[in-house]
Amino acid sequence: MPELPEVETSRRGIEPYLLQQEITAVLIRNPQLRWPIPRTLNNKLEGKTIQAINRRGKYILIKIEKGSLILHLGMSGSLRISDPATAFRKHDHFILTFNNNKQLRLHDPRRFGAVLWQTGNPLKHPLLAKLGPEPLSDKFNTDYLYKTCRNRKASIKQHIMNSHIVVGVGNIYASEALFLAGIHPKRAAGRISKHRIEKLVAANKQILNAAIKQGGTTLRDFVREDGQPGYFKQWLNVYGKTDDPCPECGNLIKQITLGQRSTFYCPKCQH
DNA sequence: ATCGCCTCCTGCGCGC
DNA sequence: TGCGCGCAGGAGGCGA
Repeated sequence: MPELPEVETSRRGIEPYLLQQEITAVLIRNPQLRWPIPRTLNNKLEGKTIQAINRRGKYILIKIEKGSLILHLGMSGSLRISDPATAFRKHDHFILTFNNNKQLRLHDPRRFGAVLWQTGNPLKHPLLAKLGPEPLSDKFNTDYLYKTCRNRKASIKQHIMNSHIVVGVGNIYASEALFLAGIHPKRAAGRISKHRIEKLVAANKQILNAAIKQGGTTLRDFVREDGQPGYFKQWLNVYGKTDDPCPECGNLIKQITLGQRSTFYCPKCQH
């Protein structure tokens, strides 16, 4: 999916179309996402005005009176702003119509995404309450990450992809950040020096910021609110580059499986 | 508490 | 051209 840069790109893209708009209609074309879309949403949303669009990890939070609509794009989800006259596409599952005559459409072929509701503070939702810090915030720093790594035998890649440790880092950016930091993805989290953890924290922030600037990475599914892809793909160093030369040393990039996920690294630069 | 594996689902690219 | 196979950006939940 959409990792943090893609979700942030979507959030920024839809924000100007949604802010201060009234929701005039709610359409659930297919409620069968990761969890069923609650049928009661219509009553909660219709006639309400959108007050803010925020993001927490990979969740988009749409604040209205009394609560928030919470969206997750799963692995293949995307959000688009459409004209109501435009025909629905297959896999347009959830649609909001606004009084500016625009629609927000959630498109998600694999249906791993989610549409949730939380009354009051959305961060109290059970799925959000235990999330780790935002990677671009000051709370995600060397001391914090180093502390979470103590006595951990899991690989560092799985560690930084664990949303209870830090949110928003998915399969692409985990490989990329570890490359920048020179750390082997399989290395046990507990066996990395504080100095190298410091490099990893910096690498994480660097890669996520750069990807947001480019509107995210489009491999196959991800598109921005206007249907355009993200352009970070051309800046990737190792992800999907099996047997290509490492941009640093020329050694061939290796692909392994770690925790059921494809993982890419340079065997010479990363230890 | 932590870890590794399984699962949900559709679509696409590849090799035969 | 068609078919079967493997793989895909997430992450909760389970059993060990």
